[in-house]
Amino acid sequence: MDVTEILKNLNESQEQAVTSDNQHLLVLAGAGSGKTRVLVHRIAWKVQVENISPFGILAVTFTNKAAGEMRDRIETLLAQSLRGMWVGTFHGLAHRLLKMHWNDAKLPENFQILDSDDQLRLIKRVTKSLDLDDQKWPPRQSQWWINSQKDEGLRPDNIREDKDPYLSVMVKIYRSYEELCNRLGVIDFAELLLRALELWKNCPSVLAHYQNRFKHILIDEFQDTNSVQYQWLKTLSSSFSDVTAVGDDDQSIYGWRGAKVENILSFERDFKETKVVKLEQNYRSTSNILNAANAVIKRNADRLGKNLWTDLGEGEPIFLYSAFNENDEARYIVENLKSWIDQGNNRQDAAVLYRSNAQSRVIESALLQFDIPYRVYGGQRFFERLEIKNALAYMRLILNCHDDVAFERVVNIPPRGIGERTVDAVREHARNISISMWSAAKAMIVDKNLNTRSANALAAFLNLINEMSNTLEALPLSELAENSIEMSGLIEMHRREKGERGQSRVENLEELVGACKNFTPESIDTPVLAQFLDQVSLEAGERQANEDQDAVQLMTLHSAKGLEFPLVIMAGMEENLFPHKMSQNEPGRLEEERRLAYVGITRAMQKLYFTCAETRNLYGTDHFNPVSRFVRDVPKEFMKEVRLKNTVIRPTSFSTNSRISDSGDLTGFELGQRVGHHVYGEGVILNFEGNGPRARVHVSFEQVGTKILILASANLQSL
DNA sequence: AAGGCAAATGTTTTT
DNA sequence: CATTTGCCTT
Repeated sequence: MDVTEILKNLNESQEQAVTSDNQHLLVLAGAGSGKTRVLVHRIAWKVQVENISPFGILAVTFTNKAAGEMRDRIETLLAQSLRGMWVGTFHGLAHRLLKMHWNDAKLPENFQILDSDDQLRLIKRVTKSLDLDDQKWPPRQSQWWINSQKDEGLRPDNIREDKDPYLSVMVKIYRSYEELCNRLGVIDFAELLLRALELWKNCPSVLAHYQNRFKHILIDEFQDTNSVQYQWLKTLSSSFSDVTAVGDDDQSIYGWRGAKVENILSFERDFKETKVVKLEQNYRSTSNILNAANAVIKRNADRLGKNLWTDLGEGEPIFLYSAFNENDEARYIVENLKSWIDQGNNRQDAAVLYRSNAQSRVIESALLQFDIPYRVYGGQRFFERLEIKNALAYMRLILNCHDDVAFERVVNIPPRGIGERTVDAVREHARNISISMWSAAKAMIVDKNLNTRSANALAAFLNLINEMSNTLEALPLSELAENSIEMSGLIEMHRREKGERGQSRVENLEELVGACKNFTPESIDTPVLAQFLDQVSLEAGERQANEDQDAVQLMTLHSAKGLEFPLVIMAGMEENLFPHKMSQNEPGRLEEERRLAYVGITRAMQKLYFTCAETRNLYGTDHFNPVSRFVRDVPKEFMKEVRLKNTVIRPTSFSTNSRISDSGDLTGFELGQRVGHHVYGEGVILNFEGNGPRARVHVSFEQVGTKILILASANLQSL
């Protein structure tokens, strides 16, 4: 056997991890230390050197994308196909299990997956049916609470209400929601995991089968596992299986959604004979960037402790620009992106990272103005869009007209005269005699217990679905989709919608047809339509399809995890924004914000910018936030503060309807002029605002930064 | 039942 | 500021 290829270009600790023959292995991999590489090579090592069949290997990742990449990389390395090896996300694997053992899991054979949107819809209904005021019991909050319980593995019966009125209402909602899901034959994402765990706990024979099969288990991003996932792992692994867990406690940023960093600590305790390997050499960033990252993360108390180092050299300092407002910040960002591109670099090698999605808007308009192509990641995903979900609901009804969730969604879309009252009546009837809404509607029309208008409208809908089923079911997937959006009237509805919005919805529907064309079914014994709908609910898909165009990347710090870019700009480095003000009061959450900063900084390979705005208009009001503590934690020696040059007039806004007034003419001062102030010292005039006695002036002072002063009372001296 | 206007309401996100 | 929700009218 040829091991040289597998061990080539691995450093000492990487090689240790790849070849370790301890039963269990915990790899603590710092940012950019080659963690995926180790995982890929370890699997290759097991297959090629230890002669383990891919059939006995289970690899778990956090995103579908990561799963695909891992399989590709191993197959390339080994130059062989790995059919039989299970690679996927926890949710994907759980789904696969439940599909195979639906009967043991007490599920209907064709159970559907609810996305969080559908889930919220059902919880709203539950809240209403329990006669609870949805102002006092916001469905969003109930949804969050229920999911947290499920992430902890808790059913309503496991929760001790202890006369706590809040808890007892929550448990009541949880219980009714569970009943509703069971009745509809649907399960949400958290349920997927919990059911899969319970399947194993309740069916020893099923568990034994998988314990026997998967004797080699590997898990990526271990710091992001929640309680149920950890229990799942513990249940699956038996005394004769080996487990490899890879993670970085400093990059745990999903605590707010149930992830437990402590799982890393528990691992050594629960899995005996664990070898721990630390990967501390970083191959990604210059030492200035890495030192900055280390300085920031050092201030966290609960760390396993790692010391990342690099031999890539010092590189450039980190640039800090304190902008006057968010428009000036955007302008500075775009100028620097432009010069990066003008120097011959790829646009896609530059990324702008921010704490919250709302920040992208200003940066986007600046990029548009300067004609720089960009791509925004995150936000709403393709298969979660309203128009797409409607189209999918029609396709679901073609496959199975008893799908109540789909039925309710589109029964009156486009509007066809079936209002809330009619739907209520149908739902009530369906519930009373335990049949689907489809059957209930049919029965009610025949029995004539509806007014003529509603009955006719409802009959028209039933006929439409029948006709669609008859004419479309046998067609290839893409034609089925194309005809569905046509026959249902969805595309016509959006064509008539005025404005850009309608147009983009039409385009999205057309893109759905394209997505259907590209879909490759996995098995031959399930209908292609069913496979497509299942896949779509498990991976919502990317926002835009034009992946190939070279574009600057915009995303939140969260979605940047796992990625790297030669140039990174971290925007909005201000207190209250980052760390977010919601996290300021709890030490635990503040530590998570700090880890988020660490993740952001360690994305950068060569060049890193911090930008902040002294005035930020958010939701229509001005905020004056001090610079983020994470910036202040970086020692000055690694940073270079960019100051305004007094010879250059900085426009404070890039937009055409700029409010730079000409009041300067009347005041004896002009933009860019050097002035002196008795308290703040010397500075440069950036902008005038307003007229008359209320006229204000924005001055960037060398010592204290930008201040907004009332011109009449500031008593500025021209210099 | 549907469309229009005022009021409310804004972290992070994968599955 | 911008978008979504809810109430009100036709």
